[in-house]
Amino acid sequence: MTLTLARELRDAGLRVTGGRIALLEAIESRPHSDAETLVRVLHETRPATSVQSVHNMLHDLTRSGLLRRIEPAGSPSRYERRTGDNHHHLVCTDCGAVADVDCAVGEAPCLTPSQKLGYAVKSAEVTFWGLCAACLAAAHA
Amino acid sequence: MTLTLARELRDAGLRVTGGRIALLEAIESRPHSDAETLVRVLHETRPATSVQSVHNMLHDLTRSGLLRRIEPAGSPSRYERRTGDNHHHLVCTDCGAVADVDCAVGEAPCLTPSQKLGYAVKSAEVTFWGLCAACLAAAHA
DNA sequence: TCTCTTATTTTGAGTTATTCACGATAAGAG
DNA sequence: CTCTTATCGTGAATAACTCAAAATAAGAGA
Repeated sequence: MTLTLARELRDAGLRVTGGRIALLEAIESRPHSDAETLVRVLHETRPATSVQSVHNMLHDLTRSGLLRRIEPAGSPSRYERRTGDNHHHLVCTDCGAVADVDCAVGEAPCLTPSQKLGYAVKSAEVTFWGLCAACLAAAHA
Repeated sequence: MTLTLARELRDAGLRVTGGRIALLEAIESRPHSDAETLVRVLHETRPATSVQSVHNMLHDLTRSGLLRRIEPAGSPSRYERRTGDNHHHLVCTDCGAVADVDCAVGEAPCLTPSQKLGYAVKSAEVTFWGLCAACLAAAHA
């Protein structure tokens, strides 16, 4: 597993470092984490890791395509390992929980806006807002 | 026109102030402006307006439904007067220009994700990323 | 029209989430 | 085992707001 991650890093032209492996593992085990959460998780096994390093790593890994960064309104940036598969997100307006949703219609359905107004559209991003199961249950109680 | 705005404010239970009218007019003439731009525009006619007041006003008007706030990734919040009509946005990845797009399919098409995972979905937000006409032309040059 | 209450606005400070700069460290090619 | 240079750590800086409290002014009621 760590080996696969190491290979992914090397294939992206990046050096394999303990911090990057730990960060990628942390994100795999807790998708949609924000930087602060990841700092906390990394500190459990690598207490010396600095906040700035985590930001550096997130930036580099995102730029290289190993991570995808999402920025839901009103929340700090979050990171996930599923990249390039045109999936979207459900975000809980109460607790901020994020869940993945596959794109509903075929390959890249949302890629076609009704009017293009001269824009050369490259990608589409869909965010569904609502209450997650837990907050919904809590609201009924 | 100013009268209509005054009425909208009153209907929302808000006091009618010069700043709010000026702000609403500024946003009508330049939709999708960010706070900083609006501060500059208001300063042309009301130099005493503080940055914080603009934020206050934007916050109050958004909460009352007179404005809609959008937060495209990597850009400060932007404001527009079209509210509650389920329209979406085209955002230029180069210059940040934003354009409106009506929702493609019927009433609220994007409101139905493929899987709901227990979420009670209330709204959906679609952002199309690409190059605007101007940046596209510039890229060809 | 004049008060008077309280919503707005201003002034000023504080916060969050990040980015920038640069010396210290360590990955990995040779 | 070197040596180069990508990466990491330290420290400071920034952007875009938000919070608190005193000063001002809408507009309901007299």
